Amino acid sequence: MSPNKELIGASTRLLILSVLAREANYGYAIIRAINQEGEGLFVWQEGTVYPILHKLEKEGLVRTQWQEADTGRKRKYYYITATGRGALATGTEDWAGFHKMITALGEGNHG
Amino acid sequence: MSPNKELIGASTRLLILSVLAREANYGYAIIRAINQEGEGLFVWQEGTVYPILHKLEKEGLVRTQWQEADTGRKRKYYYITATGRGALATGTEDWAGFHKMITALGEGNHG
DNA sequence: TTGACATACTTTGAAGTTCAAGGTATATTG
DNA sequence: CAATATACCTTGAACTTCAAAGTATGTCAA
Repeated sequence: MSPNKELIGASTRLLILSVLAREANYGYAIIRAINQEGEGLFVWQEGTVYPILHKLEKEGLVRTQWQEADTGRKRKYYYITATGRGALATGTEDWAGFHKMITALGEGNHG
Repeated sequence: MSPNKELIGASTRLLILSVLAREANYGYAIIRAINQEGEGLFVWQEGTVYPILHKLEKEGLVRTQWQEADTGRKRKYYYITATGRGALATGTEDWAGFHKMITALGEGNHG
């Protein structure tokens, strides 16, 4: 398996981990946060994000805790773990390297 | 369909178009070029790149021409079209916007 | 209290992507 | 003549993402 697949998929995970590194949050709000941040560039669906959250939990990058909101509704809060912060750091580096290469190629075309 | 999927998949296409914007080339060499550029960060397989090349041709972003090399072996050369250059330009912009957002999120975590 | 709506989580089926692997064919080299 | 590198292509499995639907609860207005 090449690391490429992971790198591409990493963008979704990275986005989620970034949001959680700022502060713990629950799924429904994470989805809204990411999509707001995207500013119309993309819209992630629930069917996309929830499974990723479950996977992140299984991998130990986040942990969860059910909490009751003031409204009385139950929310599953996601907290980033130390492992998760590590993954965010290395993932961001990989992403930067990938981006650098793409722009380098692009600059070669009109430089 | 959200534009997200295209944006992610765009990285592969972008890479190929970038290589072809520099100069026309044939499939086998394109694969080597991209993987060299990747510097171990990723390795694209033939089974990944050839289908994409076919798709780019079908969409009119590249055109092809069979040529015989000095060696006598036949090579299918890919030339980027005007449409392809346009797609490369807008694709690079989209990509930059996507990257900007990811890094913006990342900076929020330690700023 | 009933209906409509937003919140909140989850799963499913279809479509698309990528890999690993293998298949075909030709030129070079020992 | 056999092994290797070049050069193209396709296939099946695994994985991702979307669109859609399902479940449940709280709010608000009639």
